[in-house]
Amino acid sequence: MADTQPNIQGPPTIYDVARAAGVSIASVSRVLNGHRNPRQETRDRVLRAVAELGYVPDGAARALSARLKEVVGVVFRRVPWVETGDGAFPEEEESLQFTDVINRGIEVAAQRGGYNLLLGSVVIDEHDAHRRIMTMARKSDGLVLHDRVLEPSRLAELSRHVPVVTMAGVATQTTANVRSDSGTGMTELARHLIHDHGYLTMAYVAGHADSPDNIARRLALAAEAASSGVLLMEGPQWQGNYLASGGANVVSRLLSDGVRLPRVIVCANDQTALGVMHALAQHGIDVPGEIAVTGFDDIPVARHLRPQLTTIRQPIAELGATAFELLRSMIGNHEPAEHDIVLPTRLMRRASCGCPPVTAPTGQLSRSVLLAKSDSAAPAERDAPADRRPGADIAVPGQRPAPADSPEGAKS
Amino acid sequence: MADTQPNIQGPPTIYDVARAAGVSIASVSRVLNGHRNPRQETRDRVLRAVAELGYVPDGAARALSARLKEVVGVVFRRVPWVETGDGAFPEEEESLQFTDVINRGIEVAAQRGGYNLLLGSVVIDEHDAHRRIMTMARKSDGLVLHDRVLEPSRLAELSRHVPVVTMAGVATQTTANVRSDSGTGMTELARHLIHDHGYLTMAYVAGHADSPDNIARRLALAAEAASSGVLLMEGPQWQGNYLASGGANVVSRLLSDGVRLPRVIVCANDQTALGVMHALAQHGIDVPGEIAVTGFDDIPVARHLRPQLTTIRQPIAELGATAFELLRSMIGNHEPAEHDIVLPTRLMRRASCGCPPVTAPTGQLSRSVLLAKSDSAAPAERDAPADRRPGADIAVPGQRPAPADSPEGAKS
DNA sequence: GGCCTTGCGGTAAGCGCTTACCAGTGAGCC
DNA sequence: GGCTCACTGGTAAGCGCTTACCGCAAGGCC
Repeated sequence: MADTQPNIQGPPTIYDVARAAGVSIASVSRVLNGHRNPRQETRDRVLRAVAELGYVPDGAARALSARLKEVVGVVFRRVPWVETGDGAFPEEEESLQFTDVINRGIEVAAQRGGYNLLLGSVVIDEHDAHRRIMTMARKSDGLVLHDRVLEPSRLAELSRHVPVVTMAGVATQTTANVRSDSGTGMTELARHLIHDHGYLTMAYVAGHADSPDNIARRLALAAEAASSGVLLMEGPQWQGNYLASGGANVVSRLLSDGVRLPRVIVCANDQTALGVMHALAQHGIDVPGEIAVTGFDDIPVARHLRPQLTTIRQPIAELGATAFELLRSMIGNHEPAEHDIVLPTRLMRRASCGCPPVTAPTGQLSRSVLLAKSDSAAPAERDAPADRRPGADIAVPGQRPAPADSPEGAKS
Repeated sequence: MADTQPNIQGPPTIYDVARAAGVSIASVSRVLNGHRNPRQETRDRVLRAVAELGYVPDGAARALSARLKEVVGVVFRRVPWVETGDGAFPEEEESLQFTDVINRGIEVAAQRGGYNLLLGSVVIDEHDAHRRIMTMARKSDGLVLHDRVLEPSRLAELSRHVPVVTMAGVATQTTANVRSDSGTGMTELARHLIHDHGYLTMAYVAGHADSPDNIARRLALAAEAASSGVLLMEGPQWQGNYLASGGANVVSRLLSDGVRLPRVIVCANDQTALGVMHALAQHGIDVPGEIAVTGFDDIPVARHLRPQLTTIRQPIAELGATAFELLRSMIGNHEPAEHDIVLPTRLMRRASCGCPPVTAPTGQLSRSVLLAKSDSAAPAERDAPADRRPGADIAVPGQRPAPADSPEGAKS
């Protein structure tokens, strides 16, 4: 209003607003934060000045004073960027999807609570990861840590100062944890493969050996296999790393070593399955006709693969959202609402295990809809004779639908 | 040391360190920030105390005092979460990958510069998106805005107060922009399709109509088509939305309307292509045998699709990293180093356009490696006769390799 | 009508840092 | 030996908020 003199450059401060409204900064603060119920007129003047100046309080000052930043830190692990010769950022590519969906889950929940996300990544063997994580901790009110970003001793130390929630880890005295029910999910999948499909040989492409999820999945699968007399191939040659490249390497290596592959390859997660299917396709091996493949997680692309990936759905985004809520409950440094939250999983039967693929509702269409046919004149693109090249999309369609004697597998 | 008395609970402050080291807080600060070259002994005492207490300065206090938060805000757009009956978070799923890879690019670059990322999303038609964005702005030193998160007038206002870099947008007086060279990329792709493959009919599944990238891509494609006398199908029925579901919908609708499809479907981005391929597969139409499909972006999964997706690679992560550097150059509120940075693109010929698929280096393998064969006893899983079901992985292998007369298309 | 309550606004004290400014100390110089 | 200067450490003033505390005014009560 009258003598509005915003400081030169930079966003207006609470002093600018107070001056413009002709009140004290305390009143401005009270109106804005809804404290002490200011008189209507005061409120109006402040609000008008705020609108005029486009005032938004500075986060740092607010945080310092209120001892609350309204920011939660999220730390995940990434593979290092290899700088190739041509200066580009090449094959990072992996471990996307799962982590990112979780993060989005956190973000949405955080947003609802008026929080923002402070995102940071840590590289595999970064020596001072803990320093950077600590810095993030001091920029936020609490931390959500993805799997294996910090060694246990550091974690313990960190969590003495800051609320910490881990994802897919183990709860400790001072940290809470959110995970999904890997064991039950894997049991359900195993029963489906063994009882519904009747597969007799399988293998498990493992994730990181020390990941609790990996362990739970491996054990559940092994238990079912053992109790049904099914052969489960194991050993270091089946060790993956949760990444597509890991899955692909396992298969390629095995094939070039001349190892006989099992009828089903059960993967520790979808990324791995993606790599496995990729490698199998490159060697001309049909999925699921010759080898069935399954994943775990149900990341968004799983249903877009060909064949669509049979997998265990984790409520990924919900995991993230839950982690946020849990963290929030700890933020006053109160005790966490709960120490170990386990979310349910669900078997998603799709085509890669040998179940019949889903058909479009419109059903079989007349081929005449294809304008393509009128292209026959084009010289370079007529069908060549169907030579069976490895790496091509070779289909052996017609897996018989699985008997439905055990509709959703079984509950453990 | 001697009388270390950290305040009860909560991380130690600079006062705790000063007391423990027997120096003033100024000295602590100077040692930690490398100012004024303190005496060796002072340095030692401070460093020892810091190590002992595990002191890390509070971000808010630091930011307030130094007028630098060392945080950059990143705002992207997401589709709203639909809360389904069973309380889960269902099909968000889309627009992942591209955005997330960019964000990781930003994050890595930011990390190098000692910054962290403040992440926030905005929902399609959120009425007060600008308020939330403003809040983020006040928690950071500058903002990177993804495509279409803020209407132009709001953007202009925002950027008067805060450094802003847009991604794949348009540079303005007060904002800088980073994008990739969509036009050249699309031209290269179009020439490949037209000259190398000889396709005569095509269609463009568009992205958001007002996206500069979409416009550039459409125009480049149209120009090439026109100059070669190739039919380019256009119109509202080909309007997608950069999402897989959009691409799938376009195809499904067209098919159920009985529209004849062109020989090639060029998609505005990979997500769209993914949806298009999905829908085509569901209708039993072979890609690329009957219809070729191409994308744009080269998101990580593109090479894992079957067939592998021919697309234009954008240096996605680098886009993000560049955006960060640009933003950083603006942070003192200086002028941006540049106003509109354009990064090069590159045609990735893979199988979905009709080029021969890449073969595994190991080549053809003996089928005997398949333990699977020993499973023949299993009752429920023998090959059924190859009935041609829609939705199955139907392969019409053996597209003849494209003539190599124009190795990488052409440069524009 | 005086006194106590109640309501509301202003003043000022931090929050935990950085840094300008000042004071003390020792070295170098004439 | 006294002076200047360079160097180092301490003191204190903010940075932009929130909020405890105080003072004033008006209303209610006996």
